[in-house]
Amino acid sequence: MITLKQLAELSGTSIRTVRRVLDNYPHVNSEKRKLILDLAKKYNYVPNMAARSLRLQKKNFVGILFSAFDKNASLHKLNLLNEALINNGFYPLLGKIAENNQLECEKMFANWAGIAEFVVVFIQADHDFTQKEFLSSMHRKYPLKFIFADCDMHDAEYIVAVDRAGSVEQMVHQIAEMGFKHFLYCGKLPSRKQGIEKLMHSRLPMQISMIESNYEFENGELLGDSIASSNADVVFFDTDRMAAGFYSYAQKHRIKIPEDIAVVGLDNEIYGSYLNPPLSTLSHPSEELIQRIMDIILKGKCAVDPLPLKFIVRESLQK
Amino acid sequence: MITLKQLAELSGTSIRTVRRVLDNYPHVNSEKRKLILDLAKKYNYVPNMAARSLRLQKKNFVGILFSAFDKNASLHKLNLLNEALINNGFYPLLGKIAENNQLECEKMFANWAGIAEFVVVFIQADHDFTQKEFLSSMHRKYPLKFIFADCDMHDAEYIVAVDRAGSVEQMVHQIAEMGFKHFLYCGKLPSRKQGIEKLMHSRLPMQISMIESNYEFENGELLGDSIASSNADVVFFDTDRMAAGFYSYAQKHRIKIPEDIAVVGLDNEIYGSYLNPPLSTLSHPSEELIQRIMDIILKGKCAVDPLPLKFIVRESLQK
DNA sequence: CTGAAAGCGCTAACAC
DNA sequence: GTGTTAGCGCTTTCAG
Repeated sequence: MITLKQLAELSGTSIRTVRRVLDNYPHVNSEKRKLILDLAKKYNYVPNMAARSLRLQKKNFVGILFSAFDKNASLHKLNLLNEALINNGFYPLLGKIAENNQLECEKMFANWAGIAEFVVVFIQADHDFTQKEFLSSMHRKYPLKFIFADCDMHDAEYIVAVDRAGSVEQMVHQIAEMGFKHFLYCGKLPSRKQGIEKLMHSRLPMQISMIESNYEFENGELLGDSIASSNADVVFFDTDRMAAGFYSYAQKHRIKIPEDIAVVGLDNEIYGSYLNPPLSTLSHPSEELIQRIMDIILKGKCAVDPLPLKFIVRESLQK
Repeated sequence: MITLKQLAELSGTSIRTVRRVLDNYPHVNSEKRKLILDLAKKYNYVPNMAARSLRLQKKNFVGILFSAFDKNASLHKLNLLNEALINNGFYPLLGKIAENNQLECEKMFANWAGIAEFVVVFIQADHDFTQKEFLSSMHRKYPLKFIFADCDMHDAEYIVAVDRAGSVEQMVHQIAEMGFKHFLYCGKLPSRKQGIEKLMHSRLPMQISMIESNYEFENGELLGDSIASSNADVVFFDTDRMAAGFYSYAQKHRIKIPEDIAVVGLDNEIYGSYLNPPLSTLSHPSEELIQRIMDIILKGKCAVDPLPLKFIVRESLQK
């Protein structure tokens, strides 16, 4: 690690001159310029980030908090955000939310303060309410701007919302138009359920039923009998992995998808397209989400209308 | 953002005293102590990371480079590493490998130099040879220590190796012991292939065949006919997603797994356990890998023996 | 064209 | 017990 000062000494000039050269300013004796450039290259001068940000009072880092790292969609968002940040000269700093240790979190935020201005929070809607409140309070305590991405928050300054309920509602309309007669919803997540409930008493030319259930793989499998005996011709699950569970049941019990019953999931997990037939799903608007996050970070502006999910129709949904 | 100096002024003492209090040192007038603590709390003093690391010449950051972010296993490793780093007082800094832009990479490394000592590189074995060479050269150019995790590198200082070939060989032995008679390998990745090739001329009581192929989902599906007519009673694929492709073929053609043919994949992707029957697989030794990385970072020591994959036998592999 | 120097916020050695 | 100060490496202002 060579410093500017050393470079100045080696070249027999001063720091000021070295800087002019490295900054590609004009008005430098060309011999000195060459000498300095050679030396910089030889000793591979790299500016010290810590000193630079101290001097410039600049916050180049962006914190990233994830709670559910296990889903394909989370990974995709992380990838996109990472790339966008780096392309714009920021350094993505990964954090973690310590489940039962708020002190640890606070320590992390304390350390981030001073180098980061923004913290992007990806916490699944429907989960972690206490953590969201905690984070919300951190916003007041530390000089950090929290951007809540798809978190179902209402009282924070920077929010990028995703309208799951509205998108689910929209999807049901589309399915009704396709000619299905009996729509079954399996799950319990409010973000989905609310969309269905809005339709329960509408005069859609399609019957709507619900089965309350958890949303894991096993639940989709366990619910098989109930679904089969429901007479529904299309079933929608809270998650793709729950839908995958039903696929497993269907295969064992020789239920044909979509002939006997059409299936739709949510999350657009990679394996959905590996299933037979490929699973239809509601996909996260990851690109748009990241775009909005970057708008906040770069321009401080924040669109208010929530983003819709994208309805991806594959072979599992055909009439 | 309040500073130590301001805190000293506000409390009518000096920096030195403020520090003693904040560091919980004894020998401070208890009235002053209380006053300072109150002020620190009121103005929410947090030390400035940039200043601290400049002063201490300390490198708290650890860079992380991923090339294949799309796999479940990568995500798991990232999660584990992230947690381990944070628990040990480091800040995980995400980077990206710009495909065709080494200049961009260099800029990133230049910026990392000064705040990071280590860079953990997760690049899939069998891929990205040019990038690996490039990274290897970066090691000499920038004052960064690259830890190559599961990268099939040989000439770097810090390597955490995973022995795919040996693990595949071992697995074939186990399968032979289970009583299978004809083992078929589908794929082309050298890390797997080499393990099989070692066995081709051994006197295992099991026939071994190979079909050269790419390792994506589609390939597993397209290879269905060849596999079905091969008379093999067990088939091993380069990747789980390729195995999933064969599952899709098998379902369409009423081939029963494992009765007609047993199946094994590699990667332990989450959806493997969602398949029907659950897919047997060779799993990445993620925990051990991260453990070794942390050993290098914390103690500078690096175990030399490569880590084996873990053979996970599920219902897709039964005699 | 080029040098000297202030100061970002922190730590730690040194003084009293 | 407590105050003063040097200096980490950088950027930038001010003089010449």
